[in-house]
Amino acid sequence: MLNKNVKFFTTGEFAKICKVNKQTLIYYDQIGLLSPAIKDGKGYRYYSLAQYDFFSVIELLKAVGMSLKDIQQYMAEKSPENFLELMQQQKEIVAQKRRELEIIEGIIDVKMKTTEEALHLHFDDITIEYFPEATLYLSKNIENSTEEQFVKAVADFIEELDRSQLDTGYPIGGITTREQVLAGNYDNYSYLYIEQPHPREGHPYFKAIEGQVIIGYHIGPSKMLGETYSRLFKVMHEQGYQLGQYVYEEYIYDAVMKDREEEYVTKIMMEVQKIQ
Amino acid sequence: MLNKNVKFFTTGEFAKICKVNKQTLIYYDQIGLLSPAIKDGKGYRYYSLAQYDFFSVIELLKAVGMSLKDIQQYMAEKSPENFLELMQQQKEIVAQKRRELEIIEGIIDVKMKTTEEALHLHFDDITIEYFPEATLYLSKNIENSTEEQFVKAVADFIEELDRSQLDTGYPIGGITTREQVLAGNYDNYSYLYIEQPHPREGHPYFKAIEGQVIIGYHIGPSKMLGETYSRLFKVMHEQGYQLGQYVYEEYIYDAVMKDREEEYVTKIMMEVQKIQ
DNA sequence: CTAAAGTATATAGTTACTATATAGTCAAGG
DNA sequence: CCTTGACTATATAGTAACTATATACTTTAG
Repeated sequence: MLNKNVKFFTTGEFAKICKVNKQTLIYYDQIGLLSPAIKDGKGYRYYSLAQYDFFSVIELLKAVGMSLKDIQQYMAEKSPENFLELMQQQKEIVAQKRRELEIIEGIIDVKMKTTEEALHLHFDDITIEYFPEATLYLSKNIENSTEEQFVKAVADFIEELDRSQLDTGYPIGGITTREQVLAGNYDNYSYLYIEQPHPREGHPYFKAIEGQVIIGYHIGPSKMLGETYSRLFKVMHEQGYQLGQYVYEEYIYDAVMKDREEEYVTKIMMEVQKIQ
Repeated sequence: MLNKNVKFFTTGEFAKICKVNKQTLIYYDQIGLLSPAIKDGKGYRYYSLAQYDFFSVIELLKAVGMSLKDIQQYMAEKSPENFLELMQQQKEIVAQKRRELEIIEGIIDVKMKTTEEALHLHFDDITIEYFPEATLYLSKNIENSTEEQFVKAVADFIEELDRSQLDTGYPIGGITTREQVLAGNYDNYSYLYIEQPHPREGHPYFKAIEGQVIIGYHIGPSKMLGETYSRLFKVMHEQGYQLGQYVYEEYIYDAVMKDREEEYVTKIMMEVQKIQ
């Protein structure tokens, strides 16, 4: 902008143009980030139009996430070359942020989809159906693990979710083996899993499931799971099916949507085969 | 996640999994946003795996810009329906943020382009060249305006830049009329302008320029502009040209890139016609 | 000339942590 | 069984970037 020697803005006017609180400009003056072109004998501040361009660069740098201190640091070493370099760096950072927002948009879509589906479920229904192929990202085996091993496995699992952006907004579930379930150990998971609607190459621990499953819902805290399993087994036997290799458990409603544990809903999906 | 009654994480372990400071979890406990599943007689905190899902929803809501207070407010009225509604609202907000980042990416590109161009300019050169059609967004007429009118016009101009996202990263310039320049009033602008590389329909105040121009650069504070204008006039007359209707001034280097006013560079572009 | 509107400084409060000081607890090795 | 180091806890203060408030001075409109 053009630094004309005639026209100036008072702090209030300039604040209005910049769409910030007047105190913010005073604060910027105090820390020496942006001082008015003129300060008269009575301490009144006067800003030039040229300073709006300066202010909007500060806003730009703030918008990309730079701290006022870092902005001041650049200003202490300003030059066209340094500005160009700064812009190149920030371009990368902004692109990264945009990609993160895109991932968040995806997660929100999944949360909306799963919540809508949940609202239309009948939690009393027990159904036997064909489950199409799906890809899951699995944790290490945690069956019969010690507290310490469990902590390590969970940490590794979540670390990899973060590192490889495998967190898609789907809930984290647990896989129990046929043997554990038949022994009544519903809480001894063999693996944790998270669904991967768009699996990518180059990741280990992926398991594709596919086949007949019996699906039921458990309402209440997980220590009461036994009852719901009994109901499932009853239907399974009545319909002439036997238990397959794995059982999948995941929360439909948890502390995010329900106040009391008694209202939590767990989906149970057991692999089954028709008895010939 | 599944609330198994066996395995728990200490504050340190859970903090590691959540990738936050241990103190952050203590803080969340203090404000009642996320309290551990168990607190033993000695005040030791123990978190369940199920609480990681809860934590990651908090992180999601924080990432979309919600305050902890607002998150708590939702949690106080949690339900599948409210969660769905919240997600719908946040989806819009995130999309808006993404679009803002896209605009910032565009502004950074322009800043990089103009800075790179500036680095290759020879500020001593005075050239007469054909200027292709370009669209400018103009302020109201500010010629001979009072301080008050000027403030209002600038405020309106910048308001519209913001409102209609016309700020493209190009500098704000000033237009002076032939008459003012000939009278030596280099600082009595008739309009402010900003270049619009991709003008959109439905906006008033657009002016397309096109034709022969003489271009020169002024180094130093604007009160010394007269000298540079004299040099430009000299070349213009030598080459057999006369002054056209409008003169355009914009900063190439200002306080964003140079420390001292003596180093600022202003580009001057005067419309000219060949004398027959 | 007065009243309203604006300016200034100084200080305290805000959010979401983060660091520090002090003290209690637990787990492993001698 | 005891010590030592690594953990845990609480309480308090500090941080960034404002934002609000209290008090006092200045400008401007009527």
